[in-house]
Amino acid sequence: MNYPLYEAEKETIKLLKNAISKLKYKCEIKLETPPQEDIGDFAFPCFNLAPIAKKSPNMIAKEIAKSIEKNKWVKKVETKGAYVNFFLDDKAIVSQTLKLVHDKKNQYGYLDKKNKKVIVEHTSANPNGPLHVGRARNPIIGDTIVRIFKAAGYNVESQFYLDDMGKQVAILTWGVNNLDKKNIPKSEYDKPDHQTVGFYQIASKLMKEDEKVSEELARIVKKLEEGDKKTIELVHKAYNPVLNGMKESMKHINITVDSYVPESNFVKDKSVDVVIEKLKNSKYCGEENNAFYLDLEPFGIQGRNTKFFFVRGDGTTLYATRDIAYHLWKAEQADILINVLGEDHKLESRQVEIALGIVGAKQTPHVIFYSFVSLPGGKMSTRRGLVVHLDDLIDECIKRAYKEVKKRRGAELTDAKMKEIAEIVGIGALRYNIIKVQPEKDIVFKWEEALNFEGNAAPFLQYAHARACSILAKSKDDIKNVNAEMLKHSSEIQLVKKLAKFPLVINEACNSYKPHIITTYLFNVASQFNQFYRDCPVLPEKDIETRRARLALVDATRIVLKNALEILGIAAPKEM
RNA sequence: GGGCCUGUAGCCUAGACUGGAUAGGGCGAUAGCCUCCUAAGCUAUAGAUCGCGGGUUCGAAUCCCGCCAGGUCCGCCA
Repeated sequence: MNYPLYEAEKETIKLLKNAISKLKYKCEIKLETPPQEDIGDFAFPCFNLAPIAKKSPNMIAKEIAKSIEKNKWVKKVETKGAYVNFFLDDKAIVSQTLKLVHDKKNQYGYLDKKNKKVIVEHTSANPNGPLHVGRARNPIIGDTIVRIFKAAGYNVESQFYLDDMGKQVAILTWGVNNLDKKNIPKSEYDKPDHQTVGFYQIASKLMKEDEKVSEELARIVKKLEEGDKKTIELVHKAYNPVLNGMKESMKHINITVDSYVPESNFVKDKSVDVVIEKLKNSKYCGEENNAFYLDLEPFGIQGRNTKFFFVRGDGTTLYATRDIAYHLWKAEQADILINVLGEDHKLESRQVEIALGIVGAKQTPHVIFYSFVSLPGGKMSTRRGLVVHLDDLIDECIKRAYKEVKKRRGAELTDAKMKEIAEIVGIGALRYNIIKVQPEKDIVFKWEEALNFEGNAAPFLQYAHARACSILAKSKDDIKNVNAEMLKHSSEIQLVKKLAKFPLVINEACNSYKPHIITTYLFNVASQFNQFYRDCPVLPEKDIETRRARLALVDATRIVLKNALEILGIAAPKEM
């Protein structure tokens, strides 16, 4: 890795090590980042040395600072209380970072290829109706994780685990084949998922009221498990339009899933049977009325019922059983498994993990759980008509964005151009608003907040990018081989230092599975760029060397903004 | 009844895993900045018992215990 900050950090640690061993102290060396830029670039707290040295941390800090030898990266060492603060050579950081960004362009920030495969499973919604906002975090978080891991140098495959076996699709299939279209409530959307969901809703209601319907459904499920070709075909035909509608919605927000893996695969290839056999032979297995379960109490599972059933009394399998077979298969395909699941899947996921241990899987997945998006009136529910579809949200975001563009640029831009910008801005705002909040936080959906286009929101970042593009478009100066020493203003230096951090940010977001680290970083870059924009006029600058250096900085910022937005699946408009 | 997650200004949120520098931001509010590269921007002011109570520590938003509130799960559903 030849990113300047990596090297600077390594060198600083080396200096520290030398100084500490010269003083005959011993401790682990971990650098921190000071809370403000003017305090230093790296900090070393001396609290942990105090008991060893039997001196006050402040004293130790002074001792260490005195015995540090400077090198080409570290220019100045200061103490502040118990901290030894290191100041890097700004010139070296600035010139190397600018050069690197311009050399690597759309690859800047991305990490070395790791030659490792990652499978990210996300969304995996039942194909019985359109995606709604309650679970909208799933595809967006999942896709962002995919992009982060790609940027971090992994080979990534995204997978959608497709329920084509269970009761949900059976209900849909029954509805499509037995209900009259006239009795299905019309949807305002033309999309096939919206047109089909009515069959599911009515069938679902009938199932509860009518035992005959309930029995017919059980027969469908049983036939599916037996691998009855005609039934599978029927089910496939029923859910396919819904799935296509879901794909369309995801595509609209820049999400494509690499592969759709049907549950039935694992029934057909008998791998579920292997799982069942292994689980039945486990010492945790019990039997109750011909049904089989694992008792998970020894694994720390608590609650009313610690029994995890994996075979029904009639011999059919359950969703979780097939999920185990799926994960067993996945574990063979990749080096790292990541799942994005709703918090309601926590127990099931744990059950699968335990079962995977019992059957001897190579690995278990790292799971990112997200909490639901609820409405101010409570949880979203299709049944109670309390639902905001993902498509509603997308449309509303774009509509609102269009209004904003028209308000600001209506006199200058063509309608087609404004529509193009509205699309980019609306979708960007949607994705950004989901990602900027940690997945485990509860979100209550409010239109005003989801459609907020100011401050810490995607348009702020896109606007910074558009500003940068606009400056570059108006200049004819050559931005190659600039003299980086012309960048002296603190707004310029701070901006370059932010750009230098990008690779470290990707690394951290990847290692900690936290997409929101990217949004926080991006917001900081855009903020810093806006300060630079205020303090350092580029085009009006008379001195050509300074102007060229600033232009190079603008271009570097544009590249970082674009690359980081790309990781978030957000388009970077040239104007807005 | 039990498990897991969440609780930071009027609202939203970072920081918590790995304890340490005056708890960062944003929205909203108030007051300013467009003869100057797009004002979706910038500057300033006000606003915080870090849910409550204990404990550990030189030091706690962060670790431990108890409690309160919200979410979620504890199905031969998916």
